[in-house]
Amino acid sequence: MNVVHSGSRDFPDCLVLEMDKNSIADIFRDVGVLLELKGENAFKIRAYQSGARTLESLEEELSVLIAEDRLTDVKGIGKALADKVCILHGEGVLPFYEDLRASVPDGLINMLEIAGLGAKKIRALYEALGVDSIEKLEKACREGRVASIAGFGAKSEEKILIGIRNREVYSKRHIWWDAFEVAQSILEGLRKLPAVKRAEHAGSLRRGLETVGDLDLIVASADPLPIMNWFIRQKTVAEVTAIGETKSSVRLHGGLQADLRIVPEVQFCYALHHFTGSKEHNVLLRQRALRQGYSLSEWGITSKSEEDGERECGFDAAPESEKELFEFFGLDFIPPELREGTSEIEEAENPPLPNLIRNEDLKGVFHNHTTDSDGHNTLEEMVEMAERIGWEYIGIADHSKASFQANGMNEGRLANQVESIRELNQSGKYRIHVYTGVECDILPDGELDFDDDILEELDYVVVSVHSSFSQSREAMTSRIIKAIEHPSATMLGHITGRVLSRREGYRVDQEKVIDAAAANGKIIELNANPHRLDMDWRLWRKAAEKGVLCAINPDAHSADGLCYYRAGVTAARKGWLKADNVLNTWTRKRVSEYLKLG
DNA sequence: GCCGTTTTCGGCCCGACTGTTTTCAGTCG
Repeated sequence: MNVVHSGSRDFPDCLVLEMDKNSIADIFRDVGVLLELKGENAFKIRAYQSGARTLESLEEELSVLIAEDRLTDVKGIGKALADKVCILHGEGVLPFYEDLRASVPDGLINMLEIAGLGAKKIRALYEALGVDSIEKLEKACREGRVASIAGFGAKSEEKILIGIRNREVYSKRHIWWDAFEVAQSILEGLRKLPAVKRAEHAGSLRRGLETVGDLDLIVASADPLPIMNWFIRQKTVAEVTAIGETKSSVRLHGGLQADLRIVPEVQFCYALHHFTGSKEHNVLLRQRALRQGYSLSEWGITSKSEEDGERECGFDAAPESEKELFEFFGLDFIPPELREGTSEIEEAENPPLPNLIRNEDLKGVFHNHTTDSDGHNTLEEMVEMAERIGWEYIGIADHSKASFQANGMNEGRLANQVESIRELNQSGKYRIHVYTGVECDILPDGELDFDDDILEELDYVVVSVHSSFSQSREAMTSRIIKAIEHPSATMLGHITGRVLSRREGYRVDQEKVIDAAAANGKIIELNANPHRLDMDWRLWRKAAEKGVLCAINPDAHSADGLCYYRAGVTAARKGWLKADNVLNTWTRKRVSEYLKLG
């Protein structure tokens, strides 16, 4: 859990900072967890959890909503939550939250990381044995004291000890790219089994979330047993955690959990939709179904009208696809990437939804490295791979000299590289065109790492931050905006510098940077390295509406790394982007015109 | 704590699986 400390703890009184919506959302999540541990009403807990999500996906500026007293107009924010948002936003500290935190030992919160332990069991352990830390829990299990509590037994102790041993690797989220590869390999195996009619992955992986907690696999079959047996015997399975007639769960080597659900073919679409989620999307669709007189579940649709009683209804035959399912409720097909419970259902009422960008729309990429800086493959090897992928063009943007740690190029080496690229283009050896670029460091004061006359010689310039990550939010924001305003800057690389599950991004006001990019007609990169996916998908829709153009860039440091563009396309789809919003779906002719190349 | 075409109270998604129990509570998704 992400325990947030309010402003008063981290800063002296004179420096209390205005709290942004994401920090407030984190606090609401904590409140949810703490209330759970105190045994509060489950719906109250849900209200805080959904309040957190609502805040994060606010379309309007939080400060505007507060100033105009319109917070309670937002669905999911009532008076109680609105009051707490106002206090946190203005004062950075919330006595209600501080008191709640003080009333629950920190150790109980950590115990939630143990698989199979939820709030109720943790409370029971605390009340019966005074266990308030993982260390004490482990000791109690080893001494056989846990089995003596009502509702616990010998197996509980064993499972808790396993959970404690594995909690780090089990609680870790996995990069989408890695999870996708694992899922594809299992799906391929499943689809070869004679008993399998259909097989798909679902969950956050199918929705294209940047990280994935576990794999959800949905299979249609009338004969589950041989499929379950095949599944739990895979070499990648480290442990079988549940096995039943319709559902089995395994823990794979590496810590990823995989759940397999087997349903009759007539229920496949319902199950696929249900387990794709998100939970919030499902709640909204079910509410819509109820308003139309139906009840929707993973098993099907039933009529709720009194004269009908409760009976199966809806389709004469089982729906073949999710498209039919959405159509039944008067909606356009909602691609999985959009199912985050924001506004996709309202928008699907008035078809069509935007025609989202696809992998095959890309005609090239711009931010790639070669052995001239810190790449693993030569210029020609990169170009060969790009040609094999089928693109029309590729841009090379190696590091500039300030990125010493990445073997950044000085003026002379850059000039040599440009010369090599021009010769390669002229040689006719490859069908694909190579654009000359650079990933030019944004120095701590916002100046660029090369002089104007050097940059003007290039086809395009990616500007990125690679140093002084600890600058204040204000300093970093003006630093990046200054770089964007530079006449030679074409696009901004990785806007926050985040590395998923490893490093937070540097502090920067992304909204202001987006506005600056829009005002100056500059591109923002969607860095498609699966560990980055930066700028985040949550910001793209609004950025595109403001007229900001996107470039999906693999930031490839090897020829294979070019394939990361797929992760970028998935993130772009989550950001509601269409092909035309993305520079590198344009033809070479249109790109060259945009870059004002003769 | 939120919400309202059943609107200020009463409902809020619900089923599979496990372990401990002898009919069910807790966890998970």
